Amino acid sequence: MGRRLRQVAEEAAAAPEGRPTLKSIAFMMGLGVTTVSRALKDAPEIGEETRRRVQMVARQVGYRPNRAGVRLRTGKTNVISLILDTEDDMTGFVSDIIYGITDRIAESPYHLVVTPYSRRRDPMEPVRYVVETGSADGIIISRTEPADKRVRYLLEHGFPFATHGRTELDAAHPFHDFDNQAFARMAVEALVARGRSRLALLPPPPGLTYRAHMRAGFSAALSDAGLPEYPLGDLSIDASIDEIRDRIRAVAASRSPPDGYVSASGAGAFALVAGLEAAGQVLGREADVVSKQSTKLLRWFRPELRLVEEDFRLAGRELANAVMKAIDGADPAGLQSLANPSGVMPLTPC
Amino acid sequence: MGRRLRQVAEEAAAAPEGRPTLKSIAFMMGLGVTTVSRALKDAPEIGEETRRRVQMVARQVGYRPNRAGVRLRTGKTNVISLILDTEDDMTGFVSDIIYGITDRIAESPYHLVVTPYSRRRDPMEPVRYVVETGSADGIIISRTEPADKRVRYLLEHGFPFATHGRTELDAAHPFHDFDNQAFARMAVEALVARGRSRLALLPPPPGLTYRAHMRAGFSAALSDAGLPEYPLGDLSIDASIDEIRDRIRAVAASRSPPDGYVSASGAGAFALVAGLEAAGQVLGREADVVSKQSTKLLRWFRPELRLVEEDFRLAGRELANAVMKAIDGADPAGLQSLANPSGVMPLTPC
DNA sequence: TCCCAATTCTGTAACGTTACAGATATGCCA
DNA sequence: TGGCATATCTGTAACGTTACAGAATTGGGA
Repeated sequence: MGRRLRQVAEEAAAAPEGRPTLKSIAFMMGLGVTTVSRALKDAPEIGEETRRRVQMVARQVGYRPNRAGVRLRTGKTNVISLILDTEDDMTGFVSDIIYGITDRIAESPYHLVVTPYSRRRDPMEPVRYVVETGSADGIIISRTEPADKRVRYLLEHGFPFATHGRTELDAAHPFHDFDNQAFARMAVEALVARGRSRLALLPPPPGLTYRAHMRAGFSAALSDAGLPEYPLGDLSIDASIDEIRDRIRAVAASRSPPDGYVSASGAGAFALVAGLEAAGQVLGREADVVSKQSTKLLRWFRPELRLVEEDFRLAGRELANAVMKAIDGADPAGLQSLANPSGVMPLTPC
Repeated sequence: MGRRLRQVAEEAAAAPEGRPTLKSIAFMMGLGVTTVSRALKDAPEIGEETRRRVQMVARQVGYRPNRAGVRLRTGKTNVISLILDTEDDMTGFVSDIIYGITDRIAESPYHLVVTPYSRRRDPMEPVRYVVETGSADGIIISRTEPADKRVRYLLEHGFPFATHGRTELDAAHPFHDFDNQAFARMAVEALVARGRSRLALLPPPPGLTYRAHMRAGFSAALSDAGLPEYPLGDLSIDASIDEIRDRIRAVAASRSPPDGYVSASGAGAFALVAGLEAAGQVLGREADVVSKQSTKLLRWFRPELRLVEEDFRLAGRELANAVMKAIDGADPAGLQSLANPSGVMPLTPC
């Protein structure tokens, strides 16, 4: 004879169909809703047998907790928000980041929500939105700046996040970055090894942290080799393809032009090579180019181009991992990683 | 003298802070929670002045409805799920689709959730997940097949969705597609206009609907011109870059090779051109290539390549629009659109 | 045998929202 | 004046979950 449980009253029995809830499972098993809830999350005060029975039934009926219920009650959204500049992306690396994130959160309860903004408007807006509305448990941001206002805001509010790229703020925070300093050094060394001596850098755009990193690696390697830097003025990879090409053509046609270029992006290298060719130079003869690679086609199409791949899928995985750990309250100092051509390197705080 | 409302009891007053809720607004204004709720959604039974007062206060205090509350009560998630094959994407067009979707849903209450899967596993799995858990109000899928099981499933369950690409099922459903038939026809006509007469098609992969469309346009244009098709066997753009290159090199080195190619993808064109060059041919001399363009770099880098751009950002906007309308119960027949090089063309059911 | 603590279960309340079924006030007509 | 429809507001309950406090059962020690 089954017990009479008022809590899971006849409604549950009368309920025709619909996906299983704690209440329907509780009714089926003659248990209280609370018991079922606890059994499913391995709470301590549940008998071993009951726990196993509940878990078995839940699995059999395909129980999945209602996200809205959990979210309303606990405030936990099980959402990670990827904040994206929708003006970015010549080369589609964003999709790789997204794939990386979904790789990492695949077996977790997290969903990925894409929150767009335009960098020509207010970059703070999407961050404030997520924090104020509590629409996610954690945030991933990119285009990180040395004194990033978003990072400061998130730190102040104690909101979990991870950045793609570093800041120069005092407080440690989770991030993943590509070692652009090492990249620039490698690039210079490769060019020097091919006998190049008049080197120019097509750098990342002003404002972003990794510009300084790449510049530093470039300068250091140059001075190690005892070489001067060939300046390109204010040219950066944020310039249009046409502008880069035209400027490089002019540079290449000057009296003593560079014979080696380091480009911070594949699209930049594209434009750069076109500029060289427009000036009558041949890649690999008058000049060599080393570039960061974003689109895979590039490497394949221009074998003379030296390409160093930034693995954005890996970046996505690392970023997702860092946010999830940050949400769980892990020490930020342990959530920092740096990728270089030979793999990822966990960073310990200095 | 303010009225005493038991409903919004002293708790609301005692509540220290936190974001505004219906209850807190109701308390502040001396109104019932229901009244506030109704006033904010322009329900009919609310006095004009009250409505305006409530809306003003809500705006002032920055009220935003709690999504979990709405979702739990109404079942409406305000989420659109983009189902993505994470093995796709040589060229990163996925980010453009995402940007297009976010463009369209920017001023709406919808959020975009990315739901990944691998096409080597079960393509039904993510669709079933969303429908069974009710984790979104609508779905966007791509890689559409003529008798797509996912589409059939969604139709059977009455679940709102839109497909990128068409099916050949009887029931009309929302979709957006690029007119690949028109593209192939244009491509053939352009090649014929340049005096080419031995034309080959590097088609989309078997299984996807748009392969047949492109094939049809290609064949029709050829027979209009009274020309035969130069067959490429089972080669498709799903083959690896290396394989396409090698196969095309062999073809180009044959006795009477094609002098005109139509490629279904930019990456395919990349490989194709490399194959031609490996066989000693020069693009624009021995052969011409017309291709669909996905990455913008391509057009710019190889001016001899004829490129027809598929605007994926537009596709994203159209797809988002179609799902939103479908969620609102619109007639599917009115939610079908076709893009061609000269813009989008709404389709009326035939 | 009795009592108390530990173990294992229970119901109630609440998160913020909306559907529903009233309740109150107002105005109009007979 | 009374009655009744209309306009405008109200409280209660429920969506599915978890925190909390409490109830029932068991076992062991005195």
